[in-house]
Amino acid sequence: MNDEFRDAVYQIVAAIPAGKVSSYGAVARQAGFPRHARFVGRLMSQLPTGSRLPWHRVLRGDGHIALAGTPTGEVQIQRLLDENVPVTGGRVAKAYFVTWND
DNA sequence: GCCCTGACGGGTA
DNA sequence: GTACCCGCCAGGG
Repeated sequence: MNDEFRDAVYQIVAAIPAGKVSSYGAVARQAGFPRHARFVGRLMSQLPTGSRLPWHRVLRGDGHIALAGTPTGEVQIQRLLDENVPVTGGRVAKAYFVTWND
C-alpha cells in the first residue's frame, strides 16, 4: 500500500478532537480509500506503543471497542474515559462520533 | 500465485 | 440485544 495512504490515515486520526471518536471505516473513507477499514486497523496494530497518535479515539463502526477484553483495549477505554468519553458496556454512544464536514 | 488471517462493516434471523 | 454470515482488501507464510 502507498505511504500516501498511511500518512493520510495518520493525519485523519490526529485530526480527531479530544472528547470525540471515529471508526476505522470512517477514517479510511476520509483518507480517500473506502473499504480499507481493515487496513486502518492493521496500521493501528503496527503502531509503536509510544506513538503520539490518538489511536484510542478510533473504534468500530457500531461504536464498540474493537480490543475490548485485551490489555490494549483496557488502556484505550481508560484513555477515552480520561477524555470525558463515556464507555458503557465496552461501547461508546454514536453521539460521540466526529461529524466530518463533507 | 494460493491460502489463511484480521484493531472492519453491513445485513439478516 | 445476540448470533451468524458474507463481502471487503492488503499482508505474510
